[in-house]
Amino acid sequence: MNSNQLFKIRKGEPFQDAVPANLKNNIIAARLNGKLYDLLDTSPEDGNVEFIKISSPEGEKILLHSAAHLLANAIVELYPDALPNTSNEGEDTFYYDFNMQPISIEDFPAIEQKMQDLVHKNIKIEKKILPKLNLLEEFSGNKYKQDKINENVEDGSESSMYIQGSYKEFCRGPHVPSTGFVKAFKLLSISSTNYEGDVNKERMIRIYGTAFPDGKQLREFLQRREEAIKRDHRKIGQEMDLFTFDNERAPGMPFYAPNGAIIRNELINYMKEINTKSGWEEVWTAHAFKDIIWKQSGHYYKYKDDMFLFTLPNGDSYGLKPMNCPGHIAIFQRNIYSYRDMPIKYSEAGTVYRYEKSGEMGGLTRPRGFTIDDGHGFVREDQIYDETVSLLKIIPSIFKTIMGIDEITYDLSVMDKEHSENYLMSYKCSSCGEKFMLRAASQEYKCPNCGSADLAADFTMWDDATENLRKALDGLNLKYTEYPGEAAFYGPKIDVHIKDALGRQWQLSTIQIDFFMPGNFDLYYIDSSDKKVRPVIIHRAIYGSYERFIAILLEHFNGKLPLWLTPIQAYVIPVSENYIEYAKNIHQKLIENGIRSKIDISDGTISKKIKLIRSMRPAYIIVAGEKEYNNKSVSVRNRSDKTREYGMEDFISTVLKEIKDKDIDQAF
RNA sequence: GCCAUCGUAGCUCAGCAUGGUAGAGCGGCUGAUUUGUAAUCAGCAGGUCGGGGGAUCGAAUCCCUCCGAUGGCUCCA
Repeated sequence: MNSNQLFKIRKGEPFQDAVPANLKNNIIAARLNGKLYDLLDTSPEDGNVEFIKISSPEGEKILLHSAAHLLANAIVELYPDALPNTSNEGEDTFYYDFNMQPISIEDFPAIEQKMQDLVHKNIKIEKKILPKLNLLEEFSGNKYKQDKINENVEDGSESSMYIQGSYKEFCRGPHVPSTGFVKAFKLLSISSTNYEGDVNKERMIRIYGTAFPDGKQLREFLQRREEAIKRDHRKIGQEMDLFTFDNERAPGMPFYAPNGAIIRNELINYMKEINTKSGWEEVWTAHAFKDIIWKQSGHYYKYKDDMFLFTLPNGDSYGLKPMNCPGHIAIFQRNIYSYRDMPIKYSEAGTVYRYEKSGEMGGLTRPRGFTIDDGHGFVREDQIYDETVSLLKIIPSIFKTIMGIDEITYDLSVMDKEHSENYLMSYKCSSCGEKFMLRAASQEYKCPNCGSADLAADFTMWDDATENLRKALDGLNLKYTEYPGEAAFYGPKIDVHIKDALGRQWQLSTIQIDFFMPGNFDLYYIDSSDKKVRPVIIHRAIYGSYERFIAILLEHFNGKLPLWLTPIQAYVIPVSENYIEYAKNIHQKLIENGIRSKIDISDGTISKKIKLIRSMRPAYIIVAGEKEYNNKSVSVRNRSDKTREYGMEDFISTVLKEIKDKDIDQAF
């Protein structure tokens, strides 16, 4: 069925009756004039109805939602004291929050069994429209549902309740017509949360699960999950001997072992190349600053609790840098610039330190010390567009080169104009004419010159900047989603996401426009009429952080990195003692050609050495014995366990080309 | 920071419920073996069981506390 195929329906006719017989098992909801209906609803008017397949994206959401209710139904039957709160659906998963006794995954089989029973009974899921008062009465034993009703239903109006056997749910719907539609489901994990996300409110048990139209899709999903666990960068990192953590002496601080440092350095060098080509000059800044700079930048007041701060015996107070911008600003401030000098663009692999709360850390994806491929462009307002375009051209090409992916999505975060007080804005004083910037929500709302509160907001700066970002995205034909209200208080931004080999989305790059910091540091350039003008800062990172990016690469490639990033590019094994000399010879030649080679001349069989080195993911394993000695050749085994004999020189040039081209796939 | 689970040798893990002062495999070292593409054989050395405290004649095992890790929540400049 074409999802757009429409079927005639008459007013008063149940949608169910309009479903063609051959589709009955596949259809779970209906859409008429853009509104979703349950199949058991009757049509409010004559029209053309579209049916929602269970396997469509919308159908899958409805299925997850119904599975969540199924879980709640099972929970209240098994745990009569449990109070269901609310459910939510993500991509492929749902959760449901309950106020209930703590349970563990040990209890899952029993809960799943109960859910399965309810599925087998194929209980009808019926809707009842009730006035608010009656709804409140129906849910008199559950204050969470009552809160929901009070929030969502206006006094004197009505809303829907769903009845699934003995289970009732306040819900907008739609749902699958009966529990039998939830065929393939599984409970996944359990965690806790607080009511309404508020740490001061009571704790809820959150149960996660998933559901699919059929068992095959469920199995595939579970396999992908398994695979993700197997590919955990912490596990791969240990297998490849890349990095370590010293949890006693430096929690949250990654230590790179030689193999890991190789990957990191290759990525840094590549970024340096790109920076140089695109005019982002390399700078370097130290890690400890007097706290006055953090007070000036504003970080101190907002992030003091998340900074590493310390005071020396002489009373001087310092902080480790949580951001690189003030350092780059300090460099910018060493000079006075003409409008002709602009833009000034600084970049740095800048290591920052943030005291992440204990529960917020995680491997390399969220450490306390990490290195950003940071860049700060000091630009004229009229240069925002060009710089954004230039970055938006570079970014996808980098991810294509390194990861071989084309699937990139862009978010444009803009101001919520209904709440302009949350943002740093330009104002003009209506009484004295003074122009200045102010964030109304957190500063005194008055003219700094005359004290008048009669101020006129000026959106031009924001509008222009946002329009420039929009134009840049449009001009490059990039599809993007706009998120009003998601902008930083200091300016709009573009975030870039990639999808990895396991289908997971990661936010990596960011391009942020900043009107705030230049003011805090009183930055300026001299324009053509000899006036001081405030520049705008563009903050940008492409990888994001090296630590996180390495983690993503390891999981994306399952540790089998492209050759240029691979720590052990060649691993040489002599067949026996007699060929150690020849093996050393090969190893030496590879090293001389800049290829990262290791040699294993220890006792033991080839089989065993290969077996044991596999976890390190060397790109090529080279076996050297009589045949190779006589042919002046190497026998090479690639990561797919294929072998091939190469002449020595031939192999070296093949490898060098693969490295130089940053190939994703191996040469053979 | 909150909830849950967890912390035993370089790595993977057993032992803990029913307390009696540690055990395996891999790796390492030594010796034998000289090997042709996912583990040749034998021997040896590694741990005050995350730290501290407590009840007990006695704790890896029970209790408390601190530290750390993992999965979520919150946060992520």
